[in-house]
Amino acid sequence: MGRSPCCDKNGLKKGPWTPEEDHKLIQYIQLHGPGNWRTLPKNAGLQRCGKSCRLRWTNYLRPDIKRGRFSFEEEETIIQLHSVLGNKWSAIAARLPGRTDNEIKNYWNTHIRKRLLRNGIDPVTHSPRLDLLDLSSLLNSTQFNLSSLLGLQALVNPEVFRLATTLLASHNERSDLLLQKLQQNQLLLNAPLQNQRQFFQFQNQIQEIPNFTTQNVPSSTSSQPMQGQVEESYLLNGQMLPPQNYGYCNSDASDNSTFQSLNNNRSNQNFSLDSVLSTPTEDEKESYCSNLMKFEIPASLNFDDFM
DNA sequence: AAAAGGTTCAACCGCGGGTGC
DNA sequence: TGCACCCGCGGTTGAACCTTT
Repeated sequence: MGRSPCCDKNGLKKGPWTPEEDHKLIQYIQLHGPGNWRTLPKNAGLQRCGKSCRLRWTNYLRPDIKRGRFSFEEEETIIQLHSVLGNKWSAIAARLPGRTDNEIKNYWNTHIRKRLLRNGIDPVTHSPRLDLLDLSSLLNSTQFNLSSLLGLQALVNPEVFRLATTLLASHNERSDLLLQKLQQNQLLLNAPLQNQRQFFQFQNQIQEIPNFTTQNVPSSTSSQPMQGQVEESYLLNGQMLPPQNYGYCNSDASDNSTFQSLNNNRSNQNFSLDSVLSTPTEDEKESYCSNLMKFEIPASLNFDDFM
């Protein structure tokens, strides 16, 4: 026998709450506490189901609820927690005092999710969306040339782009080695990139190719550095963080020491985390994510089709 | 100024876990 | 053990509001 919805009973009001109803609910809970939500409406003199009362109280009337716009720190926390917890809104809300799961869920869907998509980040996996561009067709094409790739520069992760251009530009034995590495890693051949760790593993293998480092690659952009926490997950190989646990810009200064030591450990690999360690500018804060996670998608590209 | 389209968010719905009988 | 009930969760809806044409 199925359970009937609690609001099916005749005479129970639905829809927006009136100030009078709010007042009754607040007064009752202040006097008696929430207690049994099933019996609360009757005792409080409300023509509502218990579920509706509970929702109204927990999402709106509770005195400890913080109203207003989400701060930068709150948004940063939400993104980081979502990368680990996924759509566990109640778990995320538990770490954000004064915010409800409903509020966070709404904010995610209406603001953060869209911003991540705009910046070329998959809001589910928190990894760059290389599925926007099938590089395999480029690499395998006999019609392939640099100019065709240049036109796509704005679409892809600048680091991946740099490596791809180098591969195509260097017509010597090293390009064969590079191609092998690419194929082994399925990095560029099987978009989308599953996670950023793949990229670092791939990059590290390239370093092993004689006479080749990524430093040799002409920078296509203003040398955007790799993002700190991703690098950390690579360096901590064997103690991998969850695949989705990519760092976003972190304002917590205590993390700097970790990054610094990691950076020192890799000082012989031409790799700098300096910009990750630096305090984000207002512009960076505006984007609410690190530069690594920022991939410009041309306005002409309708990414809604990929959603 | 008004219509159309887009966005936001409070509220609802259905499901599943936990608990008591 | 099975059933009924309570509660909380995540997904969805739709009215209100905002922006664009």
